[in-house]
Amino acid sequence: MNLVPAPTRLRRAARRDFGWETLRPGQLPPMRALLKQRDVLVVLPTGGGKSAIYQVPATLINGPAIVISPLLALQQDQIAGLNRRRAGQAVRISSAETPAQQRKALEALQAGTARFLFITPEQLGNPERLAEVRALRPGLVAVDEAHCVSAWGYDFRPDYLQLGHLIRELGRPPIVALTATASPPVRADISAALGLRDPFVLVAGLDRANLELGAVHCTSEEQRWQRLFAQIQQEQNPGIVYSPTRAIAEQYAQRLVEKGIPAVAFHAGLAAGERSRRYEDFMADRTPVMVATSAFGMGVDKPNIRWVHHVALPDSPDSYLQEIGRAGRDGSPARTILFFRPEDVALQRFFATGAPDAKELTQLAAALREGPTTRTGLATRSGLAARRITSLLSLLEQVGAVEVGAGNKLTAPRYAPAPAEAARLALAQFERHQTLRRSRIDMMRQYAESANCRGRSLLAYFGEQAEQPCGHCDNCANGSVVVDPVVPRLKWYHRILRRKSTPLVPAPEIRKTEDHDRPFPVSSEVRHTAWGTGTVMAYEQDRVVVLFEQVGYKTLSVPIVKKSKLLEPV
DNA sequence: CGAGTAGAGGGTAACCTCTACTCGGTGCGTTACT
Repeated sequence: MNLVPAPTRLRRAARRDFGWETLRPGQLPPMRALLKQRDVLVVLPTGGGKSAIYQVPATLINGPAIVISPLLALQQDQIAGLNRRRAGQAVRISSAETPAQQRKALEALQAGTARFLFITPEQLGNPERLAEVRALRPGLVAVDEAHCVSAWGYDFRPDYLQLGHLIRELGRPPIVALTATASPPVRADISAALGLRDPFVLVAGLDRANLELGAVHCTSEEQRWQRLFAQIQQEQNPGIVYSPTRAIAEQYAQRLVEKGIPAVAFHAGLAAGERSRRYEDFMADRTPVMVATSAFGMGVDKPNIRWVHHVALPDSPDSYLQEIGRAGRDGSPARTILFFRPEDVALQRFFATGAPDAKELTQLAAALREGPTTRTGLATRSGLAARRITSLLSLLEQVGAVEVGAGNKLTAPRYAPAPAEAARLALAQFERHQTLRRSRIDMMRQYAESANCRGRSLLAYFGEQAEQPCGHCDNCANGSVVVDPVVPRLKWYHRILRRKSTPLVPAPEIRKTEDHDRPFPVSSEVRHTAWGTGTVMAYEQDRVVVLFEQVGYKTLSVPIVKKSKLLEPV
C-alpha cells in the first residue's frame, strides 16, 4: 500500500523521469484512473500531451508497458523520444529487428532495464509472440492511434479488430486508447473492439480557434487547380495539399513546381528511401509545400504548418479534422480550405464498396463446426489463407458464429447459425459498417456545402454543442451564419477579445432569427419509422442530424419530422 | 461513380465523337531473389 497520494507520485515521476515541471490541465485525471487499474479513452489533438498520459503512470506500475502503434516509422520516433528521458528504456519488436535483436529486447524487458515495448497488432497476432509478451506480465497496454481500430480493422489491417482478444490473452492489464480524433461511433467502435470496461473518457481540444476554416466549391478540375494555385500564392509556407490519389498528387506537385513553388509529392507508392527523404525534407523546412495522399500525416508533429488545403473531399469529418489538425500547432493562425466538387463523393464511395466473399464465409463457418481449433488449424481445414481468415473471423464473431475462448481457441457456439446463414448475417454486418462509412461521406459533403458555421458543425459531429458560432470560418466571416437569439451578443465579443492572437476574421454580422424548434434534446435516443433507433447529434437551423445504429448519419427536416411524426422518443 | 485513355468510325484532311475499358487509399509481414 502506497501512502503517497497518486497526484503527488505522478507529478514527481513526471519531473524526475521526464523533466516536466508541470502536468497540463486534463492530464492528471486519466493518469490517476490508470494507476487505479481503470481503462482510459483519450481524444486529444497531437501535441496535446497524449503520450504522457500513459508514459508517466507506466513508470509507477509493475510490469512493462506494451505500446501498440500502427506504423514502424512512427515507433522509431517515439522510442527515440523516450530514450532521451530517464524513464527507462524503450525497445521494439517488429519485422525490422533480427531474431537476435528481438531476443535482446525481451531480455531487457524481463530484467526491467527496458520499460516500454513498442509493437504492432500483427506481431501480437502471432501466437508465439503473444506468449512471449504475456510472459513479461505487462502492467499496461497503450493503443496509440486507436482510431485505426475502426478505420483499418474492417478491410485493411484486420488484426486491429482482434486486439481485444489479444490484450485479454496478455493477462488483461488496464488499457489506454489514444487518438487525435474520434466521433461518437468511432469511440464506440474502439471501446467495443478493445473490450474497454467502463473507461474514463477524456475528450478535449477539438475546437481549434486558431484554424481558419473554409470551403470553396469548384465546377471543374481546371477551376480547382486555378483556385488552389491562387490561394497558395497568398500563403505563408510550409503547407500541405491533400490529394485523393497518387497520380493527382504527382500532377499537382509538378504543376506547382512549374509555377515556381517548390512542392514535392508524397504517397505510399514511393520507394522507402525516397519516401523518408521527402518526409525529412518537409519536417526540416527544406520543402515548403507537400502534396500528399492520406499516407502523409500520422506522427507529423510539426508546429509551424501554416495551411492545409484539400483538393478533394476526405472520407469523413474524422479524417478531415485529423488532417487539418496538423496546421497551426504552434497556436499561431493557420488556414484550412476544402476545394471540393460534388463529383468527389464518387471516389470515396468507390473506396467504401466491396464486400467479403460469401462462399469463403460459408466455408469458414462450416470448418468451425468441426470442433475447436486455432487460426492456423482453421486455415488448413478451410483451405483459406491465414490473413484472409482474420478479417472474415471478426465478422463471423459479431454475428455469433464464432466464439474466441482462452488461448484464442476458436469454437462454433452451440446455437451458432448454420454456415450459409452465418455467411448471410456476416455480410449484412459488413454492409452495416459500409453504410455508416458512406453516411460519414455524406456528412463531409454537408460540411463542404454548408452555409452555416463550420466550426460549430464540426464540433456537433464530434458530439459537442457550441451555441455560439465559431468566429473562425468563412461563413462566420461573410455573415451567412444565423445566430439563435438566446446567444448574447456581448459574450461573443468577449470571446474574440480574450484571444491572444488577432482574430482571423471579423466578428460575424449577427442576424436574428426566430427560435428554432428542437423537439428532441441533443444526445437523446429516438426511433424512426424506417431507420430504427438513433441518437440526436445536433440541430442546424431547421434540420436535425441523427446517428442511426443501422443506417448511420441522416439529416432530417424538423418541420417534416413533426408533421409526419417520423421520430418518436425512446 | 467519374476521369482518363485507347481505338473505332466517319469520310478522305485533320480532327471530332462515341464507346468500351481501366483505375482509384491507407501498412503490416513474409518470401524469393540479387
